[in-house]
Amino acid sequence: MSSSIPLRHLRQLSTTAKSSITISQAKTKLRTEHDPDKALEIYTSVSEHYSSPTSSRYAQDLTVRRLAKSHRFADIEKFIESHKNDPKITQEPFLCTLIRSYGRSGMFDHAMRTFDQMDQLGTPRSSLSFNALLTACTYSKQFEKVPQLFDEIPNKHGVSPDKVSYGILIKSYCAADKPEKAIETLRLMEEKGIEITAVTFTTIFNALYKKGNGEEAENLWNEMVKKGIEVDAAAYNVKIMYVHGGNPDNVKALIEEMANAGLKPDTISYNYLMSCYCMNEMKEEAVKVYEGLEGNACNPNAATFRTLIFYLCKNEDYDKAYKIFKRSVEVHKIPDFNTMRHLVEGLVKKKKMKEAKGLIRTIKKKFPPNVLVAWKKVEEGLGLASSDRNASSVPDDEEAKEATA
DNA sequence: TTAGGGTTAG
Repeated sequence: MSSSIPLRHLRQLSTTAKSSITISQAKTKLRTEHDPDKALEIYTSVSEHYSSPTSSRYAQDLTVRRLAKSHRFADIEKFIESHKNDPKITQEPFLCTLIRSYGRSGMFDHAMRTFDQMDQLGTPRSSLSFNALLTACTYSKQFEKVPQLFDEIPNKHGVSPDKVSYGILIKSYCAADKPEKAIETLRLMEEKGIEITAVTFTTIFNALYKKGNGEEAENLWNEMVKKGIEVDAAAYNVKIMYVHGGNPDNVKALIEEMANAGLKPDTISYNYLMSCYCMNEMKEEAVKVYEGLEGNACNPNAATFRTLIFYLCKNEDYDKAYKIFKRSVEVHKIPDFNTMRHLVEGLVKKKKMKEAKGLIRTIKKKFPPNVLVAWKKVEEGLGLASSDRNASSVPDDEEAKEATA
């Protein structure tokens, strides 16, 4: 019977068994894997089963970020360059991800070189790769170079800037704290008849609000509405962001305005409302927002849990905080180190030892090893340190800060 | 499906 299975099939099976993780499993693993070597391993175990471009790009991006965090630039280069041997390199979107990855690592020179290599690689150029190059430039925080590229590249390579190219240019001006140049660019787009979307406007609102120029931001908002541009949740969230430090009624009013305009407030909108209640010592209302998320077709994100648990701890409502913490574990969104420290210290203070120990057990499973060194100190301070010896190095506060899951 | 908002600092 078994002889009916051809050998090559068996071989295939064994190969699959060795690298049998799906792209979505890889994504989940990569999110919590901070060791760059292991991240690389996860990535390669799946890259053969290239499925959706979006997923692959995301996995590649995470891998590069892990390497970049460890300053392993030679490895990043090796990793990205190896993709140039892939037959898909002649597809512009594939090459664009490489350009952006270099940008993310702060390796703009390599991004530029990859863009220049396109003729040699046989990849056609359009505004897509031009935009990838501009993005790499902003990722590398070389904002002043974006206008320069904007002047040089289109003529040199026969690509024409589109609404996205202009969007990146505007973003660069905003990032360089020059909103007036951003508005100038907006006017240029009008002259040239390039579509201006809510995205473009939102970039500028944000910059204006940040500069304390709320009035001009409001004027621009009205201009956008008058133009009949479809406003979306992200645009509203910028507005909400700049009022959420004050009276919760203002946030509520904006959320209502969104709903009336046929827009669905999202998790970010509700997070602002919840934070605003927290800051105004309105605990019940804050919890109500959290509990109402699902009914509003929203899922709590890491920030939701972090903010709410922190404020509940501040109010010494450790029972509620612990309950919500358990939910955050279920959905793999455990808050950061400091929030967890407040919670465990509070639980011990209230003699909730069972809960404190439960929390510690979970943390040990979920936090990356480098953070566990600092966590050990917390346990010791509480007299809860377990017997295993682990004081191998000095706790690093910077590492602890990055313990967000 | 490449540009925008949130990952506050408590």
